Amino acid sequence: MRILSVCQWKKIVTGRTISKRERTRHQLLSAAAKVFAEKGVEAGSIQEITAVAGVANGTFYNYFQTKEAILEAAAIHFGVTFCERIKASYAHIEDGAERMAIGGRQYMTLALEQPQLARFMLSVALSSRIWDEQVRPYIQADLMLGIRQKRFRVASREAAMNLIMGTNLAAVRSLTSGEAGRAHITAVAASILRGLGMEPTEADEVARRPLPPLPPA
Amino acid sequence: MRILSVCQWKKIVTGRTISKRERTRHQLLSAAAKVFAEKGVEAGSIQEITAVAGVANGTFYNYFQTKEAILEAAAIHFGVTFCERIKASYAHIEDGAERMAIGGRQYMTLALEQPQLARFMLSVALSSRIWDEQVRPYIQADLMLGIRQKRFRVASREAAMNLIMGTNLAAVRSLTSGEAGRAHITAVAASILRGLGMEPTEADEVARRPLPPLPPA
DNA sequence: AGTATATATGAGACGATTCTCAGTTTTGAG
DNA sequence: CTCAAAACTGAGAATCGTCTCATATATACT
Repeated sequence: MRILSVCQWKKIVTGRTISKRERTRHQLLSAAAKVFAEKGVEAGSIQEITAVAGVANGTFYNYFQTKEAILEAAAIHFGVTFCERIKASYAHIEDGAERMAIGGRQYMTLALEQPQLARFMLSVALSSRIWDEQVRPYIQADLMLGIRQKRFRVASREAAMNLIMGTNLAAVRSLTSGEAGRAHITAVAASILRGLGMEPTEADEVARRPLPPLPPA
Repeated sequence: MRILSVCQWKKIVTGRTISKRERTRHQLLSAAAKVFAEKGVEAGSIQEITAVAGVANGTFYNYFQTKEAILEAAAIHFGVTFCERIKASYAHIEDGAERMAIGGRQYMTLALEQPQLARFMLSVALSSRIWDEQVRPYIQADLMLGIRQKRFRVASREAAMNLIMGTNLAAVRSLTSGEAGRAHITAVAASILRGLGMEPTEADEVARRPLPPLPPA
């Protein structure tokens, strides 16, 4: 219809130009996360994703080959983006134990504030090898830092990683399903620190330190 | 063809008669677990389940309405059956801490010895509310026992449950994907006991006690 | 403004699966 | 042994999602 419109849509954010391609791709990823979180990965269809994204069905295939492809892309995108935001939020903290506690609490807080996004991450966390590979390094870095600082005392690093990731996942599950409230968050954070070898009193103190605000996405 | 057969198939096990209905239902559940474990919940079809079960396609609908229905039923069936076998295996153990460590190790051992079944449980553990409801009491009983016996010292029961279930799940994941070997099992069990408030040395000792054999299914 | 390139559209062909149902076989009790 | 009720069968109709492609529109460059 309108032929004269030129560059109407372009958005300049922090000085960066976002191409139409990037923008549509992001719409698809967001829609996928929403649909998968609401209906489950199984029941969510490409049709529905494109509908929620506000694009035509055929547009999907300009960006992704299959449902699995967009699932994986969305998992990585939101997982890594969220890790980066967390990392920025505690950039000024040197204590490995405190960083660990903050990371977990940010994730658990997401479960309360954006349950859909949290549920989406939950649905891929245990099944997607790639999600695990991408997210693990962020956590492992803090674990190693804490060990170096003698804040943690762990016999097996792999077991410690299972404890950290598994406990946080289970807690997020409890939080998104409404079984647990805000008080649960510090309790879980403290439990993890104790599991990593800290004294109960100290673990509690660290888990209660103020939670720095997350930078916007 | 054969008209004279009467009650040919009936099996008498431990004095109990299994009706044809029960039997077919169980064939379907087993087939479902196998198919879902091999192909994933998404790719597994009702057609394939009935083929593996050795029944006609239409028979499925005498027992379940949808794929979700059989998924849930299978999850509960195998989850609870496995819990009962574990419970029988440590019936003679009084120490809550040892029971907790055995339970976890049995589950992790399953990941090595029947990875398909373990992967199936994994795929439902975090997403099915009902699985959680059914399996949780078994674990909670040992947790409470350990607390009463002063073997554990936990600030929050809910956080402790998240720690136990989440860590075991994450460990099973590592084990089924081949990232970890047998040695991982005791390390994880010890980590959990430490997370529940036991001293490192004692946790280690308990996690190494002999694992009683599982009774056959 | 004009044009080449990139991107979006959506109707419809296609394939796969679900689900039904009329007919057949099996079961169990008398 | 007989028979009614229960369970099973499998062909095929109905449904649903995927994916393609010819066409339309938007963008970037000059």
